[in-house]
Amino acid sequence: MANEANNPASPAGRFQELISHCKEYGYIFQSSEIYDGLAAVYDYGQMGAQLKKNLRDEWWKSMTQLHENIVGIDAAIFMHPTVWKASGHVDNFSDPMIDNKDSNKRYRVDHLIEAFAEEQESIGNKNLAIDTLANMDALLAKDDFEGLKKLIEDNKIKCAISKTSNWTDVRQFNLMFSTQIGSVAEEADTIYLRPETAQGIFVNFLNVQKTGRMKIPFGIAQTGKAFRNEIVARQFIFRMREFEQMEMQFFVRPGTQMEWYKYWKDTRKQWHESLGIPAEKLRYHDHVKLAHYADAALDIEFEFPFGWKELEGIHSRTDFDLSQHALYSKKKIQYFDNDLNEQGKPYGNYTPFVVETSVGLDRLFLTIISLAYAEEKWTKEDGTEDSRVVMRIPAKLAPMKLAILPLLKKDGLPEIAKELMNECKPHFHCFYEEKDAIGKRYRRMDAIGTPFCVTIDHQTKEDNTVTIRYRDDMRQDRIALKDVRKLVSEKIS
RNA sequence: GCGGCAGUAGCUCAGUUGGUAGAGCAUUAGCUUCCCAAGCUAAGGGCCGAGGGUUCGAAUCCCUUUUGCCGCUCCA
Repeated sequence: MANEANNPASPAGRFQELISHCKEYGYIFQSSEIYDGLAAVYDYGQMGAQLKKNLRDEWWKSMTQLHENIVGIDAAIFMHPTVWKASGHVDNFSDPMIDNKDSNKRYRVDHLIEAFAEEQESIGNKNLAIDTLANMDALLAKDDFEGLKKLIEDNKIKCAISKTSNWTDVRQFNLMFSTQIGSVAEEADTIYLRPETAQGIFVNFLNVQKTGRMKIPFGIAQTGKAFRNEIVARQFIFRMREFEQMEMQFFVRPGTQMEWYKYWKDTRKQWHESLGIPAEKLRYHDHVKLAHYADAALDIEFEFPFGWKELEGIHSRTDFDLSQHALYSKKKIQYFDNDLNEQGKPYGNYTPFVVETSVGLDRLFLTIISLAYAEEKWTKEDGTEDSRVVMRIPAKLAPMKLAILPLLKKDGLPEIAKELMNECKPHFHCFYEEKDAIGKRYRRMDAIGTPFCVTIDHQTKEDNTVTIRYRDDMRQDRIALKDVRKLVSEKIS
């Protein structure tokens, strides 16, 4: 078990090799690597940034361009602090916690001290109980975590399981990162880095609905960074503290949310399959325990190298968010529905219900590359062994589409190749390479996932044909030089 | 966050009982001109994750810290 990650035959070992490969070929680097890195933060390299952009573009197109009733916005990461009060993010996650080092049991500090006070009261130490609680309230009020820890230690409060007082420091497990902004309104100087992009859509509901003259049902889509101060962030880019979401909030008439929930459940899974993700690698996972805002929720899970994990969430969020913002902002956030109901009268004013689709772009990236990565071995005709590492990224997503390779770097072949390069590069990403043996260049293109290679040879000068070589099956065809651009364009669309 | 294991050139690793670092691949330049890597020549690249300590002397021992992996825990 201990060496599982080093065993190339195991899924964990293959995952390690994928991570190495990502670094070696410019897909993903650890953040600030020259300073020893920063835990669970990663940078996308020259290849990775392009693949990520291609995925984002694909999603954006599927949402906004292909749905007439969905529009896209780009809200700021900083938002008014009250947004997070309204959404419930502040109050639900701000309790100071403490861990017992022996039992590894985690306690809410206030619960731990209150339990101690009750116990003291029950054995007659009423004054101690009252003093302790008063102390605690004072310390909590000024967020004095050191003082709270001292209070626990001074009273020799013990863990119920380990019966020891071996405590960690008191920590606040708020999932939101905070920072300061120059003086604004009272209580507004602490602002948060958004833990989800959804709120930027909710607070703009009226703006978009009115200026876009949107009629329900309609959606607002957005991609962007979100930040969560996870206690444990791990598994490469699967759980990062800074990550990118692609979210769409679909506003519907109350009572119709379940049919739209089903619609998006089906539609989103189909979309993932359209990216080449095999259906058997995807499954639904219904939430049993629902969040405070939801009346139905499920995950679309993918079988990652480390198991089935959430790739996308579909949530029926009811009117919770819009109602909360109406309450906190004291603005009326409603929609007037002129459609006629069964009685032949307009549905009138109501707070729309929301069905949300929320996919992690980084997770989708990981999905695509973990499916694409393969190490292959075979025996050549002369009996010797051969092998390659190939990234079978679907052609429409691949960061580099075409490699243009003169067979030799003389005899006028580079000139023809560069001409083709100039013809193709306005239309898709091309890579030019004239160094090393042709087979070696093919291998390099396999490793970064370039789906097509075109080789210019002496015959090209005679009949204007070139060899096109396909990454996935290593097949080679002879095609006309003038058809290269059209053929590749078709294959990547 | 807790516990265990680990951190040597871009990658994979070797480095004997402590004496100031090596290999293969990769990279760069040139030769070769070859349609599926691993042919020839040469070159560049690490102060051994970081900081501190022990020692005449540490990649090799000790402490701290950081990063990664595994397990547990957490994840509105």
